[in-house]
Amino acid sequence: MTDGKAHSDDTSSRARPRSRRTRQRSVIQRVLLEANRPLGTQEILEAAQAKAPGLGIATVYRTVHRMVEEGRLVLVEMPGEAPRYEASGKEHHHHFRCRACDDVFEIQGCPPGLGNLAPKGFRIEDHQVVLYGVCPPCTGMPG
Amino acid sequence: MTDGKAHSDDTSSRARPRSRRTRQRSVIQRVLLEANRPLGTQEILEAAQAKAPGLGIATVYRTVHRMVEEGRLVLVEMPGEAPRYEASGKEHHHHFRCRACDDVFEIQGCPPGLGNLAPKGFRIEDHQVVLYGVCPPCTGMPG
DNA sequence: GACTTGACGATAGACGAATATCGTTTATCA
DNA sequence: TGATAAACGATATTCGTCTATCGTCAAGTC
Repeated sequence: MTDGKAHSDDTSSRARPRSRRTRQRSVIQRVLLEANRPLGTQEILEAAQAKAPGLGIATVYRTVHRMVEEGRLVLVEMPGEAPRYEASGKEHHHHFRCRACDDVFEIQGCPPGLGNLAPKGFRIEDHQVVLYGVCPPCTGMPG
Repeated sequence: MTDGKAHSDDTSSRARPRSRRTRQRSVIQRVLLEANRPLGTQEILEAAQAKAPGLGIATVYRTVHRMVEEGRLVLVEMPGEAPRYEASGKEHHHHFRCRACDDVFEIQGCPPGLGNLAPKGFRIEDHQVVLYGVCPPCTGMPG
């Protein structure tokens, strides 16, 4: 060991402070994990404030970043819009964005033949499909 | 008419000044129409400056907006990135983004079955497919 | 219950993209 | 060729998002 930093234990060079279980953090996590659609920071803030009045935007960012680092949350980016976040661990899926209410929904399934779209020479590693339209509530339909 | 603005002629409520053919505008238009891929404002600026030294970023924005209004340019938005612009009038297509050089390419064709992806109740009006990977030049292949 | 320090809320600041402003240049046309 | 105003370049300002700071609060621990 060339570095004399003693009594620091774990594998990484910088130990992370042990995290505490706070009311704010629990609420934000619950909001995100119970929503079955990606939420933006403002949506998260409002939903969380309903259960924890006074909760601030900084805490939303702090918690979201932490959850992304922990692998419990996934960044969802829609063209031309601010980032959203959704629970990780779900099956491969895509998203539908309602032009009436601006909400984003998960869409199960994946169109076949995506790998054949690009001309020869392009190496496809990943893809993203976004559907636009109107969601059931906004069309007045039940579900 | 309650507003007494007289002698204004055309159909719209506000007449647009007749446009002039300037060197800067020509260069920007040529850059955009000759590129067979969407360009961002910074890309446009650099390419245009090569043919018109001193050209400023404000002129890029001015010209791009004008061309979009005129219908000659289409806004192309990739998730989490600044807007790009491409010539309008092309066939329906999608885009491929190279993770090595960050360029965006047009991809002809469209995966079938997109309309069936969304569950019952969702009205699909539009869609967007983005492929990610490595483009031929960046893989070292000829093309 | 008291101590330690991670987490909090409020808010100022940073940041990149886009717009507005303004004095100068120049395309257009009589 | 001279008059007019569209367009220009430079740059200050705005805007939305995100980060940094800091004094206070409270979770975890003994």
